[in-house]
Amino acid sequence: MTDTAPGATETRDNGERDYSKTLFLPRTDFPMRAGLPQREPEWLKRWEDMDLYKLLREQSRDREKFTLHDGPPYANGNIHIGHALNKTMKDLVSRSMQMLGYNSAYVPGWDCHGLPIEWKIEEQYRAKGKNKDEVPINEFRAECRTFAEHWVDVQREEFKRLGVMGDWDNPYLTMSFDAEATIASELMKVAMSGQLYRGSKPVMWSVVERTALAEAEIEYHEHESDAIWVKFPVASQAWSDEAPEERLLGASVVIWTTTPWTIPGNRAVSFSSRIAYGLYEVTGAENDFGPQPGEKLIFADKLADESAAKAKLTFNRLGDVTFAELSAMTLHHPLSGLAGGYDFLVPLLDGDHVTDDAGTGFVHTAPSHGADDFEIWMAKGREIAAKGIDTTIPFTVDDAGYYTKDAPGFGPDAEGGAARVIDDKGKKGDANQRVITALIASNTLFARGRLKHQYPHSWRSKKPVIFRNTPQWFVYMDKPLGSDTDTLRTRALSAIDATKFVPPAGKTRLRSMIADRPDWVLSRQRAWGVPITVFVNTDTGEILKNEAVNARIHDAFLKEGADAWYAEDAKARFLGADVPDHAAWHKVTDILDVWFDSGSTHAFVLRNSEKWPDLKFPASMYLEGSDQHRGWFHSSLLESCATNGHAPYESVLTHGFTMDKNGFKMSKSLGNTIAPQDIIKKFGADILRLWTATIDYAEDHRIGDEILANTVEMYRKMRNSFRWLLGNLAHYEPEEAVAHADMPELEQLILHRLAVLDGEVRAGYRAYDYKRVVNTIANFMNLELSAFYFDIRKDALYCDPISSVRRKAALTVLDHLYSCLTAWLAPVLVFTMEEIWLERNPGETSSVHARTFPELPANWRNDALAEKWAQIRAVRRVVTGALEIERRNKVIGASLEAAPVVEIADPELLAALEGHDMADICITSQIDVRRAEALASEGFTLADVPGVAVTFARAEGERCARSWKVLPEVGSDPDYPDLTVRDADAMRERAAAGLDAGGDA
RNA sequence: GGGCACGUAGCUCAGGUGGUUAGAGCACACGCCUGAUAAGCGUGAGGUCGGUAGUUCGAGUCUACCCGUGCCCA
Repeated sequence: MTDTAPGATETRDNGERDYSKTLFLPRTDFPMRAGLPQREPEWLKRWEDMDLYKLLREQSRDREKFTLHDGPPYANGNIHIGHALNKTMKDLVSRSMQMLGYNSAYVPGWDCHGLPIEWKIEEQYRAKGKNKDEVPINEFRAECRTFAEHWVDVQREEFKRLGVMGDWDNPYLTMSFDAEATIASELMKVAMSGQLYRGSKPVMWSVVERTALAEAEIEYHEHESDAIWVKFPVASQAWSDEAPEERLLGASVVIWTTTPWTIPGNRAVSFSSRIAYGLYEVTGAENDFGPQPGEKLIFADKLADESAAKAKLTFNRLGDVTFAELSAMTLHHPLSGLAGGYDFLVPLLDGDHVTDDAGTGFVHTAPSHGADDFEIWMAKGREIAAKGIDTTIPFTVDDAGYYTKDAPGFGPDAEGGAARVIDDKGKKGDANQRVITALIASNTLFARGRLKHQYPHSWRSKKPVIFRNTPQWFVYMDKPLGSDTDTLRTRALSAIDATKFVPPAGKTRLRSMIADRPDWVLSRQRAWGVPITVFVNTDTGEILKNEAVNARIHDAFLKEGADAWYAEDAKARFLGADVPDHAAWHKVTDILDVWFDSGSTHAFVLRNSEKWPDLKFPASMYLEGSDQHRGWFHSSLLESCATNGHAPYESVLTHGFTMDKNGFKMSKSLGNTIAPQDIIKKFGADILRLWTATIDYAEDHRIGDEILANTVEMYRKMRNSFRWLLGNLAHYEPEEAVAHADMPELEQLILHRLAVLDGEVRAGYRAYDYKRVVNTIANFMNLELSAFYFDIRKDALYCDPISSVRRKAALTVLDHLYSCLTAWLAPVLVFTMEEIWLERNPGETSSVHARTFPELPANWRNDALAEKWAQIRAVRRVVTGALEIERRNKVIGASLEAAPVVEIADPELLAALEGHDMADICITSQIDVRRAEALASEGFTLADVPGVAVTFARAEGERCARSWKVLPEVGSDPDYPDLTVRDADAMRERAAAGLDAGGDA
């Protein structure tokens, strides 16, 4: 075969000459496979080298600030999937707000004080046989500090690896000196304003860790308790005219408890006016110990039978015991007379917390050992005192779990020494047994047993805790501050109303917690934290309020950290000459609840404009998991309301928790945990980020192999579309750009779609609705670009002559697509978009992340055009459907083999097609669109596209060796007998441009 | 036990104020292309919307209860 056509160098197997080298085929080195796990660290290094974060700050310093304030993770251990989700979410918010045009600085932080770290150091001590109490406290604190520093470094690297951008070189730490100084000052502000008080309260106490625990530090686990039923004999004394009736004398009220060791602390028995009580006489006893026939006992009627069964008794009901009788009654303590103690009267108190669901209908009340007990005792204080009963709450158990002298018969003076409730290992001591023995001896034990139930345990040691009366520091929730209606609680509630919650349910949740919560217990009897920097008068208990002293404390902490409080000369140094009588003041050694630390971050981060000038107070947003309604959202709100009178945030965003693939919570014991490190190693951080952006974070959500595979697939599709974009744009010269008005309608349609998407993407990012953003973009790329626009325009892009406006217009559109899509996806696929951006925009300081979302010309939006093209696409669907049948029947393979006849009955539809090359749009070689009054009955139709019928016909003519179109005109050009007219022109232009010189023509 | 949520195809998500045959993408099956090629295109099957009972002419969308899951609390 003679080769007259320049440029066509090879011959194909089918005899056609190979023109592929004369086409503008996609040309790129951008790899189809991303290799993210290997390559991501390179981009991280690049950003670090160019100091991208600082670059952004400088570039956006004049913009409006958007401050997402980081809630500090605890500096202890590697990050898990929850951390990864949380930090990635924050990064999505921060980056998208930056690209929306704000100065969105992000300063990460860490929570460094607290029990878990202290616990780790103690564990190390124990392993070495070292005793914590023998180590100077500041030495111990230094070890805690070093430990926290280590994990800050570890987590910092793990967070950076996720692609999270922030001020990593300059994060905040709750243990930095300036933080410790500010936290102490915040506490002193609270003290100075009269909101701090010292109270005595039963708190959850861990004997093992020797500390009071907050509710947040308590877990409930199955525990077997000793249950006892105890008789309280009716006392003969009465304080009113309504003396007990004769029939009640000698009777006993029976209580039930699962904590026998609290009996020495008993001071009352609670009952309820809503419950019916009766007097019962024992008629038969199976055992020869315990209650015997003739004994009279009082029970809630509903629970009498059940209780009788416990003691293996039979009862006879003698009659009602009325509310008036019970109210007028006093009881003897069951251990009355033991070791000369317990000779006080025990009142009966009407309490709401009493039910007849379980027990006896009477509730043992030990004000030093239970919240309800404490509250009713306090509430009825006046009534109790009026009966001549001492209202003092005893301290019956010390911090090591031993009874004190307030528990006669069991304290240090008792035979065999003090009994113990719980030992150092968290095991049950001898207290219960000794109390039970004493009850038996005094014939006041009704029955005993064991009970398995949920019991509070320490979150760290997993050992049971006890309720124990201790002196603690509190913040008032309801004390009027200024006006009667201005309390910390009312301030916090109105601050919640002024805050935007995403999703809105968060508002209800936080509100109900604030509305119900008791006073805030601030004190911990531990070492690793910020001390409660107050002095208390040894006589009056009043708190020293001296600004000069406070200032000295603040300054010292700033220079030396909170260790200064524990230095030997601290008291003299801080009181100084401003306080004359140093001996009259006691230096408090308790430390602050860590929630106060993290609740104060707004004070030492957002208001530290010297260190972080790009942040603002209050923050634009706090963003954490939904558990933080009880945690950081809560403590920050209270702390700021106490010191500033308003919330530290304008909005609060919460996310749910990550479950396993079946929707169950992840736990090490179930073995269903998924580590973010593993996902990164296997797929890359961009996949983890894409997963984060596609889930409905407001709810709990799942992760697993199949879900990640879906994410990977989504990524792959988008990546390949970008690859094709890049390949085509290799042939684009910006100076060839075609103006919007000069573009074909198809190009204008795509620009219209970009304009619409621009609105959706911005709205989605503003609403923090990332799944909407990503799904919208991915659908656009798959359905409108890959399957429609790209498919149609391949012919023009590959084959059209150099001069073709159609081709240049398409390239211009590809350039716009590239510009928009890389920006829109940059907050999510931080690595991949940078990779794609650098392909065309290399440079030392070039980064897609330094961009803002492109501003698109308003005239791109053209709804009328879109409507028209919806009709065109409907016709296209009918054509595609018709071809599919022929393809099934093996009549054709490629659609270019077809030349269908399209009959249109609807004149409006026909008008829509006017002026468009439907063959191009349908990717056929030829097409015959014609008006038809009645549609051919054998034509292919679609039910939802009325008035259109398509009849298949094979394309007539030869196949063009260059464009593969089948047209009758092929062969008409003497120079290029194997090409269409368009392709022959293209070849001539190439020859004129000297493009194909060097071919073997 | 209490408070707050959630439960739409195997998976991830759409489905304003209740209204015709519940929508996408991925996965799956089948087919086409071989000039996006460890890619691209098309077709198909697959959900009675956790369950039950109500309100209504009509409920995925409202009410009650139940089941399941989660967070917080006790």
